[in-house]
Amino acid sequence: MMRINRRTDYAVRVMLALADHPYGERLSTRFIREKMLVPRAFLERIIAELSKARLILTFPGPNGGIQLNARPEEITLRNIWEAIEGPLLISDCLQSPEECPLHENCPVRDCWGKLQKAMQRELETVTIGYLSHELKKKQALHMD
Amino acid sequence: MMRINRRTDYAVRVMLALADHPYGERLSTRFIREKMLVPRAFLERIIAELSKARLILTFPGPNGGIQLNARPEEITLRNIWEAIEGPLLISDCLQSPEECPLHENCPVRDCWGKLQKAMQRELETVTIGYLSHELKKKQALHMD
DNA sequence: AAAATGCTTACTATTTAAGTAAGCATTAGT
DNA sequence: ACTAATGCTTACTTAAATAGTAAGCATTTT
Repeated sequence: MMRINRRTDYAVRVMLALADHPYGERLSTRFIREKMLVPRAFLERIIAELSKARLILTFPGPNGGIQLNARPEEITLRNIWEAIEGPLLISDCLQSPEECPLHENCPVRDCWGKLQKAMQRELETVTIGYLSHELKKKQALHMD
Repeated sequence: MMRINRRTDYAVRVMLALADHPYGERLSTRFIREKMLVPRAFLERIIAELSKARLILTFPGPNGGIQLNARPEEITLRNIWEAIEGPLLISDCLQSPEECPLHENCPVRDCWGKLQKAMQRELETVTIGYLSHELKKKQALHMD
């Protein structure tokens, strides 16, 4: 039914949790998984993938933890998405048209190509900094 | 990995096959499934769903078949999508925020909400008429 | 009555996603 | 050096969604 991958969802939660604290601050994954309700073993793998993609820095040992490797305004949803699932590809047809059984005149390629482009554009436009900022505005409203 | 549902993909193929012929013309599902490479039993169910959604008219018996129930320019990808899978919903969070374990301050809702809106906008904008027209332009180019 | 079509239901197989368990690797503090 | 706190890795299990198959029913034209 075309749902968001839960791992990607969790990855965004992690990045937003980091962005919610002063830049450069280090959080433990334990803190994050309790706050964001993510099962341990699952989260650890996500952390590892974010780290491989150089979106975060990780430090083992006591006082270890993770921190952002770039300012939140510089990290897009596309960066996170690709760190977890690789490039967005909503139909095989779009990657290798030559393998499409309907060949170069596949009537559907245009259709999904347009949708994918719209999605890509959105993922590139939205940054963690923006989302974090919006979230803080909302939280301020609910204070009263 | 967030792929397009194959049934929706097939449904678009059906609608495009119909739009490729003069408006009002009736095609047999047999013709369509041979042209578009869709397994029979699978296609028949898709046809039935398109019919329930009133996007096509169906006629049994010899000289039966299916035809569009509206001009191609009036049929959007959203119409087809919803006929097959129901409303676009890329995360449960967006439908029922109250059930979200992170409640009203779910940091991820904005994120996927924006993406979903971008997708919805695209699906509403693109019509079968447009796609069919684009396809014919391409086919004309390949003639030489 | 027969043949050509669309329609329905029940089932099976395959793939993907989600989650669990157990233990390893690195580092700070003592 | 030892211990404890952290991140990391691998292998496995379970559950759900997707894709496809089979068999036969229902409706209409000839």
